[in-house]
Amino acid sequence: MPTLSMQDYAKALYVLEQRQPGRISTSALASYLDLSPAAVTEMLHRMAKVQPPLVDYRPRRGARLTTEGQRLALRMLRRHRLLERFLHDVLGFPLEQVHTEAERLEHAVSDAFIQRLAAWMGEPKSDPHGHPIPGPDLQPPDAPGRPFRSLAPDARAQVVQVCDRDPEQLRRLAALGLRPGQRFRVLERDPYEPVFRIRLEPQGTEVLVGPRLAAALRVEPLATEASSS
Amino acid sequence: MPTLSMQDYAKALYVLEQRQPGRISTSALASYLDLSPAAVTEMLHRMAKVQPPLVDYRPRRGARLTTEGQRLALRMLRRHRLLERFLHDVLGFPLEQVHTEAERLEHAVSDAFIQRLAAWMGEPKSDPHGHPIPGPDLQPPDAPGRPFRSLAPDARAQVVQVCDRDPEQLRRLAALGLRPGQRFRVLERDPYEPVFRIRLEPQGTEVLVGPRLAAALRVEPLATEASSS
DNA sequence: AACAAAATTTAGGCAACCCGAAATCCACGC
DNA sequence: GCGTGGATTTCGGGTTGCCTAAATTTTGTT
Repeated sequence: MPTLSMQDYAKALYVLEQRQPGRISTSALASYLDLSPAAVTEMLHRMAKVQPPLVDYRPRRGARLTTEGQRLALRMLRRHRLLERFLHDVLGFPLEQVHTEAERLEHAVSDAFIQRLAAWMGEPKSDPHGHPIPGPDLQPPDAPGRPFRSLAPDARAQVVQVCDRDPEQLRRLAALGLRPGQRFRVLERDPYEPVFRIRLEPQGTEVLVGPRLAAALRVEPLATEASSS
Repeated sequence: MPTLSMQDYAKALYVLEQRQPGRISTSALASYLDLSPAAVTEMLHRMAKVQPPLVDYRPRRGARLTTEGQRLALRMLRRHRLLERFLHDVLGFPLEQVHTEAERLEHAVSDAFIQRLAAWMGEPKSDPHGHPIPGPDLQPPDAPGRPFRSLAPDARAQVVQVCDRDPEQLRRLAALGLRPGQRFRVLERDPYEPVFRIRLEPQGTEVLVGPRLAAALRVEPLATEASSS
């Protein structure tokens, strides 16, 4: 509901570029952020015009983060994930609520706040959804696995990351018993838009599974911390 | 630096009305918030027009909070002071920095956040400056003492509240050894704009002392937790 | 009571962000 | 090689908050 800032756009560009490397189109960003393409075009112009520029924007051929823009995105991602960790672990917010709360907070906290909070919490390395938290140096964290690997029925899998942008879905997933770290065997699925990352048991590969997963994917929970293979 | 909202105006009106009961003039609010009178006039109009109205505004004769406006102010004050407590006690922010940080955070946190934070911290009753924290019911906290009592030289006093709006001054005061709870004997002062509340030792009365205090007031630190009388 | 000074409000502008509609551009099919 | 549909950008508007300058009311004199 609050109006979005350059930071939000940078974060979105970073996430989208992770999914699908290369330039991000105006419409892709617009639909991800749920804004009109016109609004995105304008903002991209602004982001290309500030000093230092945050994006390399070429009209009609999309945008891509500059090094500076990437640092900004990673700074916001670090804030977001650290805050989620705090909200969940310390204040006890349920998993479906931490994203929305962190989304508002990440714009209000200072670097000093984040530095102190991280130290106080013992420098956590991942958020409660399983996403890695960028370090203070703002280096891109290891991308654990590539998106869009195939997830065949009957494969065994473990949830590595859960997308935190859709509370409704998080609730449905929780109802299915899907939590980070949880292992599964895949029974059936509809390969569509990626939403969360799953590690396949035998090969150790990872995949992203789509938003319609709750409806399309059938899994069989296995023991959580079972031995390997 | 960020633009102010109705919440900020409500908080300011509440604080000013505490100091000096009655309608608050446009210029008093403008100088307190460091804005042009024109900006204040506009916002007062908006606050009188929303449903339910937050202020009772009569052109050219100032404004006063409605019950609804007062509740808003107290909600923000509760957030602010609770956050200051957290920043200081948990994250270890120095006293001079907590105000600025809380000022930004108080707009980003939800009621659920505040409810959980307060519970987690054990429902603290005052902020690190000594201001009382309004309860979840948002009843006006006891106003401890009336402003503008006279503070005669040679009186013994104890700092009850320290104004948190001026970091520079907080630093100077800290240098003088002035902290909440600290007792003093007053040696000399210039009675001017109130800044912090001091409890006089023999009478138990309280006064507010002005921003130029560091330059004008001379006090003699006494034992902090000495016996009564 | 009449005025000038002080306080306040109105008017005109600016900066961020957003939207819908109209104008453009590009690329693919024929 | 030429349409044409889909993506993108441009244009005209709208909102919130703030500012300066000008207009207006109130206040405090004398």
